[in-house]
Amino acid sequence: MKEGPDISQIGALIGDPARANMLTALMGGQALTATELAGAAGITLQTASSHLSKLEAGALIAQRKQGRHRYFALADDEVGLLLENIMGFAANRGHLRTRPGPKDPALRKARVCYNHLAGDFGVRMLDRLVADGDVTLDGDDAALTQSGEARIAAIGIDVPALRAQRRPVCRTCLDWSERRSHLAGSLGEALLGRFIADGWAKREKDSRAIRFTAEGERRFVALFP
Amino acid sequence: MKEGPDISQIGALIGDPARANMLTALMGGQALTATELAGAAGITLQTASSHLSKLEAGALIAQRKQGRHRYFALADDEVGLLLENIMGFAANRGHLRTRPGPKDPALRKARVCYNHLAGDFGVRMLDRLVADGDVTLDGDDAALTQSGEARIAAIGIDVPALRAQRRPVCRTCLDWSERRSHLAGSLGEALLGRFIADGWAKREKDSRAIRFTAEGERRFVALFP
DNA sequence: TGAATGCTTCGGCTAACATCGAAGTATGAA
DNA sequence: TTCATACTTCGATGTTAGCCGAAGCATTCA
Repeated sequence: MKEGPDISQIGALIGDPARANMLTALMGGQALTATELAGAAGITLQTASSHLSKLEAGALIAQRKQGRHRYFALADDEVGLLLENIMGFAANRGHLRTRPGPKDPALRKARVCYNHLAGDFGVRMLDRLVADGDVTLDGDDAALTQSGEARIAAIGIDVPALRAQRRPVCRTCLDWSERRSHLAGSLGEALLGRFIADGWAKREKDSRAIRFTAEGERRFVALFP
Repeated sequence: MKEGPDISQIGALIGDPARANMLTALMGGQALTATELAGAAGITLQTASSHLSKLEAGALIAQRKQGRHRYFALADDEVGLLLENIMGFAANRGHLRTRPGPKDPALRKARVCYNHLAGDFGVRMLDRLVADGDVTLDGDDAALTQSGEARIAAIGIDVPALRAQRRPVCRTCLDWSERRSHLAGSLGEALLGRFIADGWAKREKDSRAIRFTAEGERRFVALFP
């Protein structure tokens, strides 16, 4: 027995409620301070500090010192994908939180998934790109076609610059609310950044929800009908 | 905060080493008895019984009574996909077991992933099917084309019977050793069953490894060059 | 019916760990 | 320099939960 990689370490890291809450908070994509994360998890600063060092030792999160603050964020895209995946599984099993809360519909419509767009809007965007032959899928990998590159460039995104990064440009990420894939990778991040920079959408405070303005939603739907 | 599904319960279930070992053993796809699982995890029967009831309460496994035995198996395909996914993540992070063990190369070449073929052989099979236009990918879903249906039928698999089941016929599953997708779903299960039934390959005892006979490997490569 | 096998339940022990108060370190501001 | 803020480390506490021995069911076989 004892074959393959050891999953129990990762399970144990995610298995503590306080740590799970911190990770969920970090799925918002913003780097947060230890104090903020302690608040999110409902624990004191000392306890949070202990948890954070464990998560860091497990390479699930990374910290960046900046002045007297220390900002914590998910270590990389892979962690976000994994967490979204587990959330999808948990949602199917009915392992939902006791009360769905009023924000739930908004989360299902559009939310940030670590650094890219998820929810109904995210899924529909990828569907449209694939249907139009702008993105091709290959398992969990994805690729931008020539026509796709033109389309993305027209939105105002510097595709060559994305390609120059070491990260994959396109990836798929399983959406827990839609149970279908949406677009991740540096392109997914760039697109969400564009929508927000252009004022089409705004992030809700203390939430993963993304609220599109009426005008922004109109434009988004025009782009990805 | 406290948004979305609760991942900590699932993390906690997987987070205990004894339970993780049992789940890994069940990834072999065979239903095992409590005694066998206790052996796999290196614990006594009583302790195993306690763990098993927790896993069952969490809907990760299901049991089937048969005479005086109780057979435990993963609850469904979804669980297998999730575990393989976490294994892939763990492998990337270097959360490997202390010693890779001698079986590791065999596992990377061909192994059973709950009920379908994984490893180099599994990945190459799906690659070939996609390249030939027999399977189309759409995120984590996949579909068999007309030409694909003919090809599969020629191998001796009753595709309409697969379609009649409620389960998805094609799914992709992320391979932890190859970091690419292989074919899951009822078709993936049927294909592996065919290979074994035709004597092309045999399951190794007490392992997830699959050993192809020389003749079987020749035929497999001829089918999926 | 009695014996054997397979598994669960109970009870108590132990180790691990999450938690927080208090003290310590580091950075920045006054 | 002094104070304040941000965070970590230490120490003590309490709860949890894994673990196993022993006893209790349930099923099968003789």
